[in-house]
Amino acid sequence: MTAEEKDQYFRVALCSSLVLFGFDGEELKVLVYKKLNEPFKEALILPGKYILPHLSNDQAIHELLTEKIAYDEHQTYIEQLKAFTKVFRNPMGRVVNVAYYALVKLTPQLEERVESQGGFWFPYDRVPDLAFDHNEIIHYAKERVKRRVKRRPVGFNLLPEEFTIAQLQSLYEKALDRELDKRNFRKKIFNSNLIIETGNTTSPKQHRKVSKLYKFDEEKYEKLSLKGYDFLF
Amino acid sequence: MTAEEKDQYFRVALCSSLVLFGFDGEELKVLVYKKLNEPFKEALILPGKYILPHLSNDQAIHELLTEKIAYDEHQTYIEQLKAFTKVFRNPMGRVVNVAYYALVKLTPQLEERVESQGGFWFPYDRVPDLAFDHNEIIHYAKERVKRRVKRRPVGFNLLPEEFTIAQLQSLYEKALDRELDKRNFRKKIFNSNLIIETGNTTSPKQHRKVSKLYKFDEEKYEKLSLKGYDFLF
DNA sequence: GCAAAAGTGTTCACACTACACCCATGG
DNA sequence: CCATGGGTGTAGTGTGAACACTTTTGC
Repeated sequence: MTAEEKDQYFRVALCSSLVLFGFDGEELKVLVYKKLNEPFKEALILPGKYILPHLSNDQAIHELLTEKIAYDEHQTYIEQLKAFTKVFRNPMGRVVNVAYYALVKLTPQLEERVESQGGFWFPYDRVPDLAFDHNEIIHYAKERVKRRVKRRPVGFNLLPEEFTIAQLQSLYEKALDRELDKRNFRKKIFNSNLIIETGNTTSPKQHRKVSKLYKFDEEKYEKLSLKGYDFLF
Repeated sequence: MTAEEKDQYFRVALCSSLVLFGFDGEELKVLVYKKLNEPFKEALILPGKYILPHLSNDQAIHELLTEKIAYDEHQTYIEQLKAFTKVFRNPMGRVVNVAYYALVKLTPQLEERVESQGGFWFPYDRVPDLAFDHNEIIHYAKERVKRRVKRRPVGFNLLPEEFTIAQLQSLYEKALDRELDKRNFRKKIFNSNLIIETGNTTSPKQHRKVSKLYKFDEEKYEKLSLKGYDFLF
């Protein structure tokens, strides 16, 4: 490639958007922001960043998560979705968006903090119109999460340390977008041997009846993972 | 974004590589070329193209397939794999590779034509060392194909119009990288109702015994597809 | 005492696995 | 006549789906 040709090719910009899914124990939500400047000022968009040529996309997503939610690397599941490459995605020029999604546990504190910084949490199944092709990106992310949730217990990234079976079931129902039978669900979960009783229970204030709290058996999961284990859902 | 900032960002180049899988009725193969110029002159690489900012990646892949194999759009399965974005992938500068894979039927004519143009077909499980991160891309493509083959009958894109059950089984065995039981395989395939007897048979010259030829029932598949059908393998 | 959520078993249908022999044909 | 590959059935096991009642406790 000649210097002249090089000049013609190296004129693309890179950005990464993040579809951040949070679960608060009841609802699965997606984070969006309002755009502060042109183009599409005031429109809702996914959190994202333009990326300088010498910086990595992974690093950009890491920075985004740090800025937006002060995240815990070890408790956050991050994965590249795919590249969105349409020529006219962005009015400024050719911008390729390498989109990611991440899964986090949503505490009331986190939820409020993000909102006080201008973020909005929308329910998974009722995301409004966004600028650029960001609705398409979310759609794609939802499909990916559905598939992941079926095969890997990524759901555990979305739940608090200790959780009830009802919360776990609720998460699966939201993610897979269908209702599940309570008894069948418990059978499947317990048969997997991936969760262990903590001995704790919810306080009776939350609901009429107390319920047992469980946690994820990470050690067992690591072992199974190595063998190419599928969680099967 | 100011004009000055814009200048800093719009300095990335785009390219697309293609992992082309071909099946000749017995072997599943991957297409690679020898690089004709620096950097990495003489090294083996995946077919690919640098992409001018006003051109689309899909178009680039389409052109690649046209140049390399004069392909039939309707018989070729193409899908984006993911973006490979490491900062130092390419010594010329920041080049983001949006990789694709495609599945084609391999006829002896096609195989030869491609080889006469400098292409090399390597068996799926014995691809040599390639330049850049292309081995990583192939690895990723193989994993993707395994998953796709289990869920969608993409295998039919790899077979001739009319094929024997033995060919179909051989394809699945190669793609999934494990042996399958003949009787169980037939049961599953026939139960799916997605293949129909053509009434034709192989000629007795090919093997000791003639075998029936089948084709894929595309109409039935279209209908099932709409309902979010899974091929289950 | 009643509303709300937790917890608990059984039955049936279907799909997956493992497994072995006969048939047609070309050489 | 034998080597090669095509073609066929059954029994056992496991998983998924459907389905209803009892218990606890706050109000």
